[in-house]
Amino acid sequence: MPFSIATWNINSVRLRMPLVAQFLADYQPDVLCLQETKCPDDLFPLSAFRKAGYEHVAISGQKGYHGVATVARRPIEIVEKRRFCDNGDCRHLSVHVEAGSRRILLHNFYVPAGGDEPDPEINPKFRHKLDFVAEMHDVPALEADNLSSVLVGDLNIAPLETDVWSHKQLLNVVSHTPIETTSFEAMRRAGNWVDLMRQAIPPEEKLYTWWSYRAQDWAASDRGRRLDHVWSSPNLSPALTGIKVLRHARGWERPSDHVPVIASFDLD
DNA sequence: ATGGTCGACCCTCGA
Repeated sequence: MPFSIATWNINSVRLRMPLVAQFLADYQPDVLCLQETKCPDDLFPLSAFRKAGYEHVAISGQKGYHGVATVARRPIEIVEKRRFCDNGDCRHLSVHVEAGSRRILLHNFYVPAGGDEPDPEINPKFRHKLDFVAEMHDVPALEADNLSSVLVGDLNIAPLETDVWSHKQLLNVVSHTPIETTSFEAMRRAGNWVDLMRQAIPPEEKLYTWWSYRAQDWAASDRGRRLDHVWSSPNLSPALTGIKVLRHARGWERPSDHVPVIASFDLD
């Protein structure tokens, strides 16, 4: 059976609900993980999702900042809303979802951006980001006979040289500094996670999911970064049939600065 | 070489 999971940093779910509804109608992922919803739970647009056929919703939101939500066409069961770095930010949500004969533990993450100055001694936001990634070491890719794990979200780090428009020019820019990319890859390997985007799309190929709002012509300059990720446990990676990065979504009217990524599987 | 744009919200913060 086909099964698909999408991830999208939406940068205000209320403002962009029409775009989300159009996306769901066009691509119909089984599950959609949103980040930066910027929406308290009591104001979450539940009925719009219900109308779109996504009746099952798990949310962890707060006023003004951050916030994650996982919505699905099939039942999901909330597992945990974990507060990383013990500061009250809503940046994680995990659920169980049944797919074929398998149960999937699905983590939805929004890692702190880290501010502008890539020095943890003088920039507390960068310190927070490094601490957050360090704490993610405790999130392993659990797997068993009928259990797989998936981790998606805006992880705000572009680990490979081909994940940014210019490796050299971004070496000292937050999201691609060696301290971030090294600890990021170490964390991924420690948890036994497989980078499904790079399994499907050769690491030699440039691949971006985010383009700054500040560019005067994002498509022409094409100064993108791969900040959004889809990982799985080793026992799910052979079932991956494809990854779609919806680059054209950056050109939609009043877009998010991130585009959706969809992972498709063929499960028994 | 620098500043450039968003969204939420109470005016500045976070990205």
